[in-house]
Amino acid sequence: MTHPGRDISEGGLVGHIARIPLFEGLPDTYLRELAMLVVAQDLPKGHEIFSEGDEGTGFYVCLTGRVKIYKVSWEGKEQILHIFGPGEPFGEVPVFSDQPFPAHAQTLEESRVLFFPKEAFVALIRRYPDLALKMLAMFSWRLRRFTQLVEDLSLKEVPGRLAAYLLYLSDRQRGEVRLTLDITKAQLASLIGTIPETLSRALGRMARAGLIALDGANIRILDRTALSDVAETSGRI
Amino acid sequence: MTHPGRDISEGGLVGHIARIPLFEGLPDTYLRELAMLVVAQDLPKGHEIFSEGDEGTGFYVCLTGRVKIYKVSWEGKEQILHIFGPGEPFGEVPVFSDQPFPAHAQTLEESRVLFFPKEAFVALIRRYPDLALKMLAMFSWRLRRFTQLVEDLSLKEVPGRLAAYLLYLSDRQRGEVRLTLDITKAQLASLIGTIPETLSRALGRMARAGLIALDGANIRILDRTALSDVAETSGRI
DNA sequence: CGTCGACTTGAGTTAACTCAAATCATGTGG
DNA sequence: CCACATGATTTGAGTTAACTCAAGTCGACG
Repeated sequence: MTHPGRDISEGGLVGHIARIPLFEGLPDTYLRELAMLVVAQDLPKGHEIFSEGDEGTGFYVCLTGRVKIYKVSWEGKEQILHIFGPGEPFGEVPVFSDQPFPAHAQTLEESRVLFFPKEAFVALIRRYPDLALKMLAMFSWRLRRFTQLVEDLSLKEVPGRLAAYLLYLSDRQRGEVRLTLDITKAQLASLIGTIPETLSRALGRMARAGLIALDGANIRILDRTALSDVAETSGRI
Repeated sequence: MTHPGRDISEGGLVGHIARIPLFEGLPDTYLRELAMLVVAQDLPKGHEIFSEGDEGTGFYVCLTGRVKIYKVSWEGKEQILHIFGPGEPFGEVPVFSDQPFPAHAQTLEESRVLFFPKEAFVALIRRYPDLALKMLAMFSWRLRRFTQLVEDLSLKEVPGRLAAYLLYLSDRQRGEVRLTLDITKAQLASLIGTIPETLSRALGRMARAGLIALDGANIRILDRTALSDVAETSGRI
């Protein structure tokens, strides 16, 4: 866990912190208190923020850019657990469990992150239980997400996971059928638990079957119903 | 989410609650308060406590017996996420997220569980932040466990997951090399994300390779080093 | 002793992997 | 503006771990 980025000035920090969903509604006093103990860092693309096994002395919030949380196998294969963007916290697990980070975190692009030291944050939670409830809601969301990931990996085949991801993307973009991948296909492969070759073939089969139209990073959903079927039944394309 | 079991009397309930790790150290006042709003249930083996998609009006704590949390695929294949025993809470995710249960819960044997209604529990947390911190620690532990499960499913092969499970069992029994499975092999298969046939063959190969000795539900670890290798490198047996 | 569930074993199939190579996209220096 | 380097993606061919289906075998219990 190195800190190579230049620390940024404190000006406007309170404003940034106030806009983080986790801290929404937090009284000004607490926000200013947080601003005093926070460390901001500007990090280049590909920077390893922490590694699995590192001691967790605090957690992070992404302000700009994107960060992936991932595991690596002995042979070097990678499984992405999450991709976090602006406003999302990460690396909170060690804050509450006195154990090292369970996975790696690395920037996907040039990013600005805030670091919150563990002890100060726990102390704040004790004085402001609503913050604890927000954190619990956050954790609940993560557990739900992992439940989904385990189901996908264990009970669905690659086309099913892919269809589920495309529908998720579409939902996130208010039901839009024209999707633009905001990650590379290699990253998408790692996110749904496969490799680029297999992903490429699965996309190809879906396109040939008329479920989607492909154009580089742009994907158009042509048959949402059929796509839902694939997602839920793991059915052959 | 039905309540077929006879509710048990309140006598000794406070004592039972006090012995639940989640509530350790909680002042007597709060314990008695909890005892007033809790519902105890005796459930037969194989009883479905809640199903995926059910509204979560509260969470549970296992007092006796065992409970599995699991997902089912469209074709009926099952993936066990957790097996909880005495003192362990489950079904807490909806308490903090206003969404339905993300998975199913079913008793593996005759069990007694306590049910804690959501609102009252959240109210208690607000008044007693240490409880929030305990719940956060619980959630951290769960997230860590899921991280491990995802890694196993995505990055390891069946022999690797099996070896990891055997070593985990051994650790849990203070490093003992003589293990006794406390679940059926079908359940173990579901827990490590495979099917009984594949598990059986994997165990057979490990035994033939001299890593373990098999005798029904009793397994003796003969070569811990080799077993660790298999667990970490997913290496061929 | 028969039956049931748990477990094992055998044979065949397949989704997804590995390895290798071709293609495409983009950006850089000349 | 071109030629090439680099990384991303696709395609092809072969291999394999793990699955399905089917048929035992084993062990406990009424």
